[in-house]
Amino acid sequence: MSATIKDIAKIVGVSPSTVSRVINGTAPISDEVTARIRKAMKEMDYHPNARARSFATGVTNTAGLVMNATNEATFSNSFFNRSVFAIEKVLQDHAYNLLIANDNGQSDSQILELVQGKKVDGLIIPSSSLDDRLISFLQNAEFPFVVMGEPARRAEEVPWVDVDNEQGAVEGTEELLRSGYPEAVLIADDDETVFSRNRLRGYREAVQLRCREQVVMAHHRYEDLGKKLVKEVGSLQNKGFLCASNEIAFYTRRALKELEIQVPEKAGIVTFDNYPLAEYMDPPFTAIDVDTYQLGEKAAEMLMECMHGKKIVQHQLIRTKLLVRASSGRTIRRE
Amino acid sequence: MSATIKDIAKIVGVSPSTVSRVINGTAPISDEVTARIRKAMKEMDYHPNARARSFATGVTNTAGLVMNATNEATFSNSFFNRSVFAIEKVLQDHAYNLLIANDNGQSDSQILELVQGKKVDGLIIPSSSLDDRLISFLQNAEFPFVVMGEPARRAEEVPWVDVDNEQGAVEGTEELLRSGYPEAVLIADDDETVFSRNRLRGYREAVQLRCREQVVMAHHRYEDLGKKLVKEVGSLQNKGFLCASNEIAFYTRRALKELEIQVPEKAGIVTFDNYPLAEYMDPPFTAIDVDTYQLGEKAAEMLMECMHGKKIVQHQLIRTKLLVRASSGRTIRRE
DNA sequence: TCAGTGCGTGCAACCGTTTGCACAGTGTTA
DNA sequence: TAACACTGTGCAAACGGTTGCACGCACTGA
Repeated sequence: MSATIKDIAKIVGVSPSTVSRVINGTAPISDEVTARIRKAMKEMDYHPNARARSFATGVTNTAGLVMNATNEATFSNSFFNRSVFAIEKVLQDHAYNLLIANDNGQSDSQILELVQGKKVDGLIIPSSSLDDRLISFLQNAEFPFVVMGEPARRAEEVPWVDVDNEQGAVEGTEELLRSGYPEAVLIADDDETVFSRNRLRGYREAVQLRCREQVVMAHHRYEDLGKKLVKEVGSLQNKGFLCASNEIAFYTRRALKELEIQVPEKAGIVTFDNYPLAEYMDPPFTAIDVDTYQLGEKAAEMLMECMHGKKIVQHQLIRTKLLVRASSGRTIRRE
Repeated sequence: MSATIKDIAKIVGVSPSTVSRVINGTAPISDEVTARIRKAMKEMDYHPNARARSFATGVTNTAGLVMNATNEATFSNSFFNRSVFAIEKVLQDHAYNLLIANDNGQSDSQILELVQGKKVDGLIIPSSSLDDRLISFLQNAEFPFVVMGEPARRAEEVPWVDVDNEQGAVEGTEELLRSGYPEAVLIADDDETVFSRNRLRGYREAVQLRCREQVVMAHHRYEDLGKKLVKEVGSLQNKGFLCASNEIAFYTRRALKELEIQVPEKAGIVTFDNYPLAEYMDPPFTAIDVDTYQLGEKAAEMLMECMHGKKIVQHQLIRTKLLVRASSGRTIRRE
């Protein structure tokens, strides 16, 4: 068995409470006693028992991150990766641990269990795992939580961080227009999500008055995207394509190749997200990159505030960053 | 305050221990009493307090996964992603939670703290975070742990799971030779890791007697990889290149393009790992894919066994899967 | 009929730490 | 010099479960 606070107390000849106070600095203890306790702790290789401590204090110093298993995208892109890393970092800086929970889609049983069982002090929840019931439950329990991604409903009521998809779309579109393509076309999957809506909004905003608005919905069916494009927008020449995903960008690029329309000379491509190999495509894709590290960081920082009693419901947008590569033409024309 | 076991006991008119036994099924309780307790629990919205429980039982029902922050590769590829998902799934099936710890490189302080503070009952550790001190510590404390990736040292002593890099290299090389390229060349970063060594071994094994052995070390400097290749292997025509990473594969492909050597007609490429866009390269890369889901799954299952007292030190290799695409030629020549 | 066995339940200790309250001693201030 | 504040420490309760032991009762087999 490992040493307990009582063992230390006995050795040093003080009461357990004194040892506790030395450990936590919760009361002034004479230097002499402090030193003796410290020494004994070292000698006996004492380490506070986190289990007992959370039991006594009523907090676990652990925050939960729910990940959305059903959402395959969570894994395929690096979103989760770097966010997790950032969250862990922030929590660690505050002496908190990170617990991963899974929203299995069935019900929020695991999430609820964590909260009700008091295994975590706070929660970071992807907006896709959020429903009215969960919001109500958490609000009712006054349980600290932060949402990643702008929620579809009741967004004003809850704290969240999200990528500034609107700004990203604006910048992407402007990059295309600025590069000299007379028209910009948005190609997206019509999945009713808030971020899709925001991207659409950004595109519209940027395109306003400068060229007509053309939106093609891919509906996750990419194989015949080329045909669909031709059918809906006519000639693909002299168009700039704002693609909602790397995959869409790739299929768009392939369609252009088949039509022998050169990129970036005759058509441009800007894509959302920046997969590892996006810069190695031919030509390399100009990408609207999301700093997922920052996203996680902000979420965690916000949660820390919530857990420390601040009640302000705030919202934060992370700016995207346009990585200009060859596919949008500007770098070429510059020469 | 939420209801406690004592509240339930009082309401029903039994002792707290009876309630506890109903919850845990640790002793036979009459159907009638059980029913009344169940009802009361429901009515009072009782949920066992995990903090109190772990304090009493001495276990947390939580396992830790240490991630290696310093290792950027952990994030760029999907390794971490799917593994985490799998681990969480297995743990959840056993009513365990997953806690993420970070090996910040400085010292294993956080890891040690988790173990010494008894915040977790077991640990999954990437081999890159493993050193002799940590092994000794864990073994000494008889603390359950499983290593992800074959450890560089003392591999026989500890339980681990790893990708069968050797088998992957064999299959990749054979694919190239079978496809008709007279010679297979391995291009790798010389980073002294176990997995590099295993890949090299696999390559050698496959090449044996069939063609001469040619290994080019890129040393993480890819820009002049083309020149280096020409210098070290001479003509790049009629060669099959086994690339240790997607990035190497990309630069190899570029070098071939500049030399106007057609892929797959005049040279072939097989790459380790399968980044999201690997299949969209031109031509699509034949890849040695790793089932990281399975990797995590096995690790978690192994850990569960360890935590349940089994002491067998075992090692498991996950088979890689060759995804044949155009870059290795076979699909082309088939027509 | 009696010892033995199993079922159903309660008692009370225990897990390791924190913390409100009390109190003695030592300054400090008016 | 009395009243007060502050420092340094101990006592004991509390946090919410779990569990070994004991016990009463009903049944079984000899």
